[in-house]
Parts: sequence; C-alpha cells; structure tokens
Amino acid sequence: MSVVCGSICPVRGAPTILHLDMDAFYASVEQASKPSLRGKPVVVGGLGPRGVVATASYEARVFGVHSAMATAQARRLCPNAAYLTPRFALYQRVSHVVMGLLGELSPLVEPLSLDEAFVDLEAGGVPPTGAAARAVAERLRRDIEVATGLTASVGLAGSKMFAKIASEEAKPDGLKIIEPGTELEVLGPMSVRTIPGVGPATAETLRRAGITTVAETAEAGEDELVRLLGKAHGAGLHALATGHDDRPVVAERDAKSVSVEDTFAEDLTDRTRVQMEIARLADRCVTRLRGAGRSGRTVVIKVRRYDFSTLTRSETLRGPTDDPAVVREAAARLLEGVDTTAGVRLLGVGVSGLADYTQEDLFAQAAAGAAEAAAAARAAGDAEGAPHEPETPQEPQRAPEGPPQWLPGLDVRHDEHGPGWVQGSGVGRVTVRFEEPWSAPGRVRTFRVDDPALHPAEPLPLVRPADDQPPGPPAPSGSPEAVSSGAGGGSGEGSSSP
DNA sequence: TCTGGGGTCCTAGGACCC
DNA sequence: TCTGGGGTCCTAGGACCC
Repeated sequence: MSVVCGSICPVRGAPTILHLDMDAFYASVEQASKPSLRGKPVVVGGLGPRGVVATASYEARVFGVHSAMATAQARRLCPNAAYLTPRFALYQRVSHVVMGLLGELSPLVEPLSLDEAFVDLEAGGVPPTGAAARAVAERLRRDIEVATGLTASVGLAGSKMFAKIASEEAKPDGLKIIEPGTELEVLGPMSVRTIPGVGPATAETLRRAGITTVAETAEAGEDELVRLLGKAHGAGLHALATGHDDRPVVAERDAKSVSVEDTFAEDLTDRTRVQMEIARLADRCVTRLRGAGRSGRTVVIKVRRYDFSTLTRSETLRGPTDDPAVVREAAARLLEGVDTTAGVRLLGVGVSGLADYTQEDLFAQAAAGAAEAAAAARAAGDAEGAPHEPETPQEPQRAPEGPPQWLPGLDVRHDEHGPGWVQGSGVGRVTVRFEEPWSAPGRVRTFRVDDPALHPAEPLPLVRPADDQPPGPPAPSGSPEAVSSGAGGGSGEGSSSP
C-alpha cells in the first residue's frame, strides 16, 4: 500500500475517512425536546448524591461544567442549569436514525457510541477527492439536521485518528478536513493528550520524560516509547505520533462482554443486603445477555469499597451459560471471598467469554455437564453433587412497582393538560412543564405527586411526524421522512410494533 | 455532597502441557 | 541432574474511551 514512507505517511491520498460526532448529544436531544430549554444551560446525568455529568450543553460549559464531573460540583458552578435524568431510550432512537443516514453513505460504518462513528467513504463509492468527500459531508450534516433537528460535527482525513481530531476541531456544528500530507504540521505542536489512547497516566509518564507535544513524542523514537510505556502502547503511540495509522473502518463488531453495575447512594455494610444486590445484578446481567442472544463462560463480580478501591473476582465455567441461576450462584461464590465489612459503594456483575449458543446447544451442554458431574461424584463418592444446577425454573422476580418516581426530565401526560415533562418534585408535589418539541415554550403547573390525572409517558419524537404536520413545502430531496420516535414513520427500518 | 455506567485492550504471573 | 522453553488458559488489575 503506502510504499513510500518519509516522515509523513498518510494511508490514503484523499480524505475519505469520515468521523461524525453529534454536538453535546444528550443535552442537545433534551433541548430539541423541550423548547423552554433552548439556549439555556442543560446538564444531563446522575441526579443522586453520587451522580456525575454525562453531557453538559455548551451554555453550561461556559460555567466550567463538563462530562464526568460530579453533579454536585456542577450544581455549585451552574446552579441555574436544568438538571435532567438521561432518557437513553430516546437517545438510542435518535442515534438509530443518524446511523441509518451514515449507512446510506457506505457499507463500512463503525459506531463508537450512540453519538459517534467512523465511515469509510471510499468503500461507499465516493470518488477519492477532497471535493467529493466535502460535498458528501456537507449533505450529511444537512440531512441529520432535517431528520433529527440536531447538529453534528464532521472530520475528514486519510486515517481514523486524523478524522477524529478533525471533528474535534470542527466542533460545534462544523466540518473540517485535514488534507493528506499536512497531518504532521497540524498535529506536531499539539499536546500528546490529543492522540487517542493517551490519558492522564500516560501523559504524566511522558511528561516526566520531558515529552509533552506530539512532535516531541515522535522525536523520542520507538525504542524510548516502548521503554517508557511497554510494548503495545509504546509502539502504537509511536505509530500514531508519526502519522502512521492504517486501522481499517470495521463494521459490526460483536460485543465481548456484558456487565451491569450500581453505585449506591450510601455505602452498603449489611452483608445480607450486599448478597441480595449481587443476586439482582446477576439477574439484570443475564436479562441483557439473553436480550443480545448470547451466553457467556466467565462470570465477574466487581466491588468498589468505601475508599474507592476496586477489586474484581472472576470464575470461568466449563461451558457458556445464559441461566440466571448459574450466574447468580457463581457471583455469590465469588462474593464469599471478598470482605465487605467496611462498606461498599458499588457492586457489579458481568459475563465475558461470549458465544452465540442456541438453546439446543445449551440443553446439550447442560445434559453433558450433569452426566459428567454425576459420574465424577459417583467415582469420588462425593456427596456434593453437580457444581451448578441448570434445573432451576425461570422466576421473573418482578419487584412490585412503586409509585412513579417523577425524576426531572422524564415525560408525563396529564389527562387535562396533555404532554409535558417533570421539572422538579419534592414535599409531595411535582412540577410539570407542558410543551412539545414543536410547540412554543410551555407553561408550568404543580400537582400532588399522587394526582390520578398525571401519568408517566413515552418520549415524543424530536421532529413532528409528517402525517401530523400542517400542509407545507415538501422535505428536501435525498433525506428520509421526518424522524418518528415510535412505531410511526417506519421508513425501511424493521420497526414492526402494531 | 468527589469520583456513573458500559465497554475495550493490555500486562503479568502462575498453572499446565508438550 | 543443572535455572529448558514455548504456548495457552485463567485471574487480577489498570488505562482509556464515550
């Protein structure tokens, strides 16, 4: 491929790798949903005593609020922001629409998260020129705005790393191209933290060696970087710092693990409670595992103690399972080896070593396992029996639903006033703002928390469904119909709800 | 009111096997 | 007879990303 490699070695001669990044995604979805919040500081994240910020709107960032900050600190910095609990189901739906638009550009789309993806434009037949790539990217940004009402930033370059750096520089609501051949001019003076994979620990190690910029990293040489950072990381960083990045855009990567975890508002000290929570987490984990049609062989528990020290314990079974009882029992066994008396703030359960085993395979596996275990027990005169019991029937264990939580940001419907969202609640009252994504900012009303006319509701689509709109000019060509969040629109995707 | 939740990849040591 | 020497699997921890 790139035979001629001097100090600059773009993998491609044209900027046909595209990186898309939605601007302040969760917060922007909330602003699109809630007209009264447009232009105002919005913070989406955990609202409990130990919550952290997932996304802050640009208006909130002005006050110093940013992702991963404790929500309590954000409240101190920006007390007048709207603090909202995340509505992941809605973000997922919007993400699906955006990824669908990317899929129209190329078969090679690699999502990195709900709001980020790489696209290989060349694999989609886009001519390998800067002008062609730019035209595609500009149309994409328009289509996303039409379909979702949201803005996105796009980076174009000849490799993944530079495409990502370009989109970062384009933010917000921009498009940036790093032309092949100019990469190292752009990158050299930047902080080494710019390179993906260089976090606080790596940056500190490099700083102690007198390395702070990308150019200095490149000058240090591969041997020195390997000495400082280890084989894989050192060699990888050297490649990226010298502009060598031939990582392909890869579509459809299978998940390698599934896990769930909970941080508790107050540390848990009661051992029985800890055991109960581990069992609940195991069940939740298996529900997700089964939802993905997978099974797994290694069970992991995670315990974060009162002082934030974190440990994991794992056990590998003889074969993959998706049986909640098996995972629950493995997790309980693993917990036995962990001292929790001083208090735990977080518990987690995960499964890795995933396989897509069919149900028949599982039965065969269970039967073989049971026979083998019985034989072993007989041979050893062992009274203990089979190590795992795959016989336990499925108990759905539905906790009795309490009264609605009325968390800030969640959707409600009032029998008389219609759709709205929870602005806040306390002392037996809940405050609701009645507005829709396509309405003017709405009015606020307060109700008793047990008002029988007030109900939790599903999120409304961001863009008014086409059949719901007053007559107007037709939508621009090339873009899909409006994004409908529920079963409505149904353009092409497999949404088949009645 | 310090520090979420869901992931990926890498390292390193010991067991075990040939 | 020595302090062999890989390769693979398992476990635990850590860095990093969004």
